[in-house]
Amino acid sequence: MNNKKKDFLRTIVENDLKSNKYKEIVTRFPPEPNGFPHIGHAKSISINFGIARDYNGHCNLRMDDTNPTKEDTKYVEALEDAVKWLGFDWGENLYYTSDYFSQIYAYAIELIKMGKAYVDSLTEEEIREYRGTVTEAGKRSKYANRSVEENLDLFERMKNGEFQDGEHVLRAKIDMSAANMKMRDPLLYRIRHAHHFRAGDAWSVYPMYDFAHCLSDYIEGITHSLCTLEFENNRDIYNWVLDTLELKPPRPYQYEFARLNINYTVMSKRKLLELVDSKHVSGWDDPRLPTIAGYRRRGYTPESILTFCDQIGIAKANSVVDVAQLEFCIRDDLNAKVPRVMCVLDPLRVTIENYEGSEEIEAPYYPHDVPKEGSRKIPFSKELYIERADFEENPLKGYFRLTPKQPVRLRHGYIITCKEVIKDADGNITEIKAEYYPDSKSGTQDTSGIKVKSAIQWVSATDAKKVEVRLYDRLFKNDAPEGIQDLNLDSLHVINNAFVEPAVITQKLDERFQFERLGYFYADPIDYSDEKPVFNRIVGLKDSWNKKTKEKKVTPKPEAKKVQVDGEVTPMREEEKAFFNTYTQELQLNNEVANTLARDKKLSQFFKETLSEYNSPVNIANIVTNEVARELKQKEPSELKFKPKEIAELVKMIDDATISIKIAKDVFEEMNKTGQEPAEIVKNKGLVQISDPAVILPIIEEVIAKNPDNVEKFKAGNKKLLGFFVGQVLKATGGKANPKIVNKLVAEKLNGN
RNA sequence: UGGGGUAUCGCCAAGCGGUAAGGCACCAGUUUUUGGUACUGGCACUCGGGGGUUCGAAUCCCUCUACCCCAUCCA
Repeated sequence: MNNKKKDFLRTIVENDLKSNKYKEIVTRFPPEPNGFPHIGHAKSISINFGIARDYNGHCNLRMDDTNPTKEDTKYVEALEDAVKWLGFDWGENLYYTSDYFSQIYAYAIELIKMGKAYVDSLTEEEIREYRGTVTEAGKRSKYANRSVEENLDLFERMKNGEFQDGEHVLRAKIDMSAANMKMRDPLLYRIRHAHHFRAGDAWSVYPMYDFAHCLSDYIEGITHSLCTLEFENNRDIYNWVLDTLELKPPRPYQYEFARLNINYTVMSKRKLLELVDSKHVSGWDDPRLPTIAGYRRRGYTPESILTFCDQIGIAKANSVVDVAQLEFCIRDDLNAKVPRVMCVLDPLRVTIENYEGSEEIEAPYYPHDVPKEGSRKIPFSKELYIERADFEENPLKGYFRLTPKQPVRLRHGYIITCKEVIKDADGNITEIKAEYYPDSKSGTQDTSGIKVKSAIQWVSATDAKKVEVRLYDRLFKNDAPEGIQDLNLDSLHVINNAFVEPAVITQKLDERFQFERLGYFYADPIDYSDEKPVFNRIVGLKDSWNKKTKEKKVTPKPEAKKVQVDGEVTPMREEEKAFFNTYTQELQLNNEVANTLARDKKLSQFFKETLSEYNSPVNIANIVTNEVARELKQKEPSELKFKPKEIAELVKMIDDATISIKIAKDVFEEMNKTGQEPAEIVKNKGLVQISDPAVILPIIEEVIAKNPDNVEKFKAGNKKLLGFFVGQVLKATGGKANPKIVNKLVAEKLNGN
């Protein structure tokens, strides 16, 4: 990773590498093989394999197969395929959690011996009941005090299959009243008399995710265990298990990122399965599905999906990405790669009355702006098909195509003009009689002198090949669909009698094409045959004309900004009120500061002690409520490296103008980190404030001289640039210049000159 | 309701006390034998709301609000 913008995960990895926490970074992509991978998996794959690649580490592919009742080999194959298709290579590093069952079992025994795990014999319902609720503590099972020997015995017999499913479980002994529900004695093992697709019938007990995952990571030497946000609460168990077992370092740490959501589709396994089972789609590889198999069959390239994953970034905010972003990626990819050919979806017959015979037109596969070579011959004859939408008897203003009055160019061919419109009894147009201009042929010196507004695609009726074309629209009509009720019933259009130019079929140049003016298409890998060619539309081209004609109905939504209601603030207790009054009245603190202080015991205590060292209530209160408060949020007063006395000294230096408040904050940071005396820090770093204009002025002049464009902008009215100049001067003096004076001088200089 | 998270443009997303990056979308314009592409320009005086600290706050403090996750013997 060089100059590219880093996401928070890469920042963590870089720091860990820099601090030598790990020699090599190891990640893993750990799906449970119980369903088909979708684009959300692609994001995870891209993150895990991508980070490993970027930092010269490696990424394991691990099947997290701890639940024998749900998993199957066909899913592991699909998962392997997906990773490979996306272009990643796990090398030798394909693992299964089931490979570690013996080791994990041994760790469980160890926990039991430490008295940190016990066999619980409560029923499932009882366990749930005993767990308590989010607001009430749970209570511990009476089985929790079984002796180590008894636990060992029971657990072994569980493993040996002596008990029925559900009779016993192994639980960690943590804390039944933990605020984090996941820590209320989590289950480590359950009895499952089931056939495991890999481990067979060797085991009667299977480890739970929370026990197996951290240990599998550890066993594989994973350094960064990256998962999605919903596992945030599980992180405590992850750490508890690894810490309690006192494993030899280095150990892995878990970090969470937001999972991918895309609008107009669903991503959950359950909802996807529902679509497949209800036959609303043709299968897991239906091109409308966000599954890897679906995208693949639709014609998406792995590159485009990877680019997409790259573009959307990695963050912790739950978000929904617009499909348009994905569509952009595939268009952008294919634009540079794919040959252009002509196809007519909805044919309208055109007879060129002044043309006889036939010819072949040589036409390049790529437009002038795609640096690729190649061409094909297109047959031309008297009888052609054009797109029905490319002729309009009563055109809207701005229509560029063929009309009774407006000629048009046949792409790569001649200019034609409409002579007569033939209609059937119902008034539907069935044919256009046209004439062509022989001297307007494309690629030659066009001497016709006719100007056209556009070129349209066409095929020769006698030579064109009939093909099936499948046009896909979004599967759901709702941008945040809940389920089947939100389906777009019109998401698939099958066109049975589209026509393509012969080269598409005979030259087999590629499996992806741009059908000019229509979009990008892919020869369906399953249904395509020479007798019946089938093309899937991967994505349409951007179409500003179509948009313009449709837009009329779209009403802009006003959607006023939501008004925020302010909630009730819990009233102060009597004691707090007394403090508040003292602070505001006797010490002259402002209400906000007094309020903060009065409500926080630790803070007010610290404040009181500091005040007893040095009497400067306002400045002390400011430092305490703003800076000390930050530290006291995570630490106890006793853990702080500084004491009230040092804070008092710090404030003293502010009061006598030795240092500015800005410097004071830096000094505070240093005190907090090292525990040094403030005076010492100021002395060692030479932080004494510079207030002498004679020293500051030259620096200001230098900064002004270096930024002429910003000076211009400032003079043009961009007054907030003042802050920029002040910042630059401060930077040049290492923060030591007195900011008030700098401000004044800069303003004078800028306005004066 | 306890705990853990998250809020920056229509959608993603940088930013970590000193000029609000970038992409998508959108809107103009130029080029164009694809109403495509490419190119140029426009798109956040403001960062969920309100206060405070500071010469200076999206960034630090307080407070409120909204949304997500946790009470599967799933992962």
